[in-house]
Amino acid sequence: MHFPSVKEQLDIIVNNTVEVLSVEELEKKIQKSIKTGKPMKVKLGADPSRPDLHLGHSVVLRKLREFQDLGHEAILIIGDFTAMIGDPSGKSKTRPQLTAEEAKENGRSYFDQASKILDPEKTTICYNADWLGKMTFADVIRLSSHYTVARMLERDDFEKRYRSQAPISIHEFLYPLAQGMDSVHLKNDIELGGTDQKFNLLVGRDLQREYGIEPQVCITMPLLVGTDGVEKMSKSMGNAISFNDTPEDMYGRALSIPDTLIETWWNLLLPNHSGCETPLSDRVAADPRETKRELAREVVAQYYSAGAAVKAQEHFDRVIVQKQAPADIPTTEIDAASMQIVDLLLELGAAPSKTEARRMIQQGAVQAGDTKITDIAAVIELEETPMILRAGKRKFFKVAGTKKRFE
RNA sequence: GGGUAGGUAGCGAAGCGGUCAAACGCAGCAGACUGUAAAUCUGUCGACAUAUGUCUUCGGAGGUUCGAAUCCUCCCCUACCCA
Repeated sequence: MHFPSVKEQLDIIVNNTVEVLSVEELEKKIQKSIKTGKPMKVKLGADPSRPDLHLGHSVVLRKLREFQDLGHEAILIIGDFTAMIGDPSGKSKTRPQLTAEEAKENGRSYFDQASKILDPEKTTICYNADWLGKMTFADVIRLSSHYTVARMLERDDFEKRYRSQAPISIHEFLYPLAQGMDSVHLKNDIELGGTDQKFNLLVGRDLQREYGIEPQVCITMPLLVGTDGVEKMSKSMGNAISFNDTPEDMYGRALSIPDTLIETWWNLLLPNHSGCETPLSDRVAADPRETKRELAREVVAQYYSAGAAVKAQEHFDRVIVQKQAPADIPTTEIDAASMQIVDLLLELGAAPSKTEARRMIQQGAVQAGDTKITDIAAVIELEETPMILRAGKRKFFKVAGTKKRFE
């Protein structure tokens, strides 16, 4: 195995990180791997309970990919065991406990999604139930003896919750230890995580040392701020862009970020543009709109293709900016000569209930062809030629009577 | 084991015998505006029907009452405090 030089590797690895503990150790590990020809083992933990990856996850996955490209070994740990215990991250209510099968399946799905960024051929997946599940209670007790309550309470969210008299379950204390055991088991050289993982990563480092293993280098990546420009990106905050979002969705949501976020997003979400003529900050200052449009296109292109990105932009310009119907709407055929508008909206899935459908009509959101519908009792004639039905700004439908009725 | 505070619509949180389908905030939906699906403003926000109507909701089960989310009994659950 041939590796790039230490300097080259360091530059790439350190870029965009928040913290590397420590750079000196990292350098030594790189030197060693060059000398021995053995790749470094880089660990990234994955939460298997919610296999819906979004751009926030991509920041750290992208870093892992960089390691792969440098010739190192990427290990994805699916925390199926830890997931079976419950939720570590605090205040949210206890999640339904996963069965082993569900965890496996979620892990699979996580891997599939992560493969949009990682090189699947070069990624090792592990399930931590394989080793954590074998530990006896005595093992667990021995493990717990390595840590004290005071040290656990140093963790930011534990401390906050403790002070504000919010509950902390004992098993949550066990969580960082369990995650740390993964590092002991794998003997990995590096562990990656978001800044919120710092505590857990350090526990892994400490435990490795306790168990006589060369401690891992901890690398933390920034948490991506979501589309609202305030909170970190997360599904529950509704400020996320998922890998699985449609190109149109991705484009539109990316375009809605505040201008102040353009640069950060650009750096964290897109591959390094080498030899960029104008500095990004200048471009943002000069033309924020166009720069953001380009960012949005590039993001879509990452997960789909350049072609899809262009189409998404066209769709956006047409539907959102010019408020016109999109180019291609699938036609729904209905087997009736006419239908009450309320029933039709329900049938099409434009409204979740009749009350809601009426509300939309009363608020002037519904338009059939070129006519705005204002009467909640209106009856729509279903012709052979499809008619465009609009419910709100972005929901468009094409309806027609069933073909055979006109034969 | 003892004490205290609670369990209300998707979430948070008022209400504490009728005027409660239930204040308010967030999310959602719609409209206006905008370079933007952001921000802001306005409206809406259980379901069914639409003329002032009906039905199902306030942890669970009973009970008091013409009438309960609101009072009583028992039960379940949650949190914190003291041991």
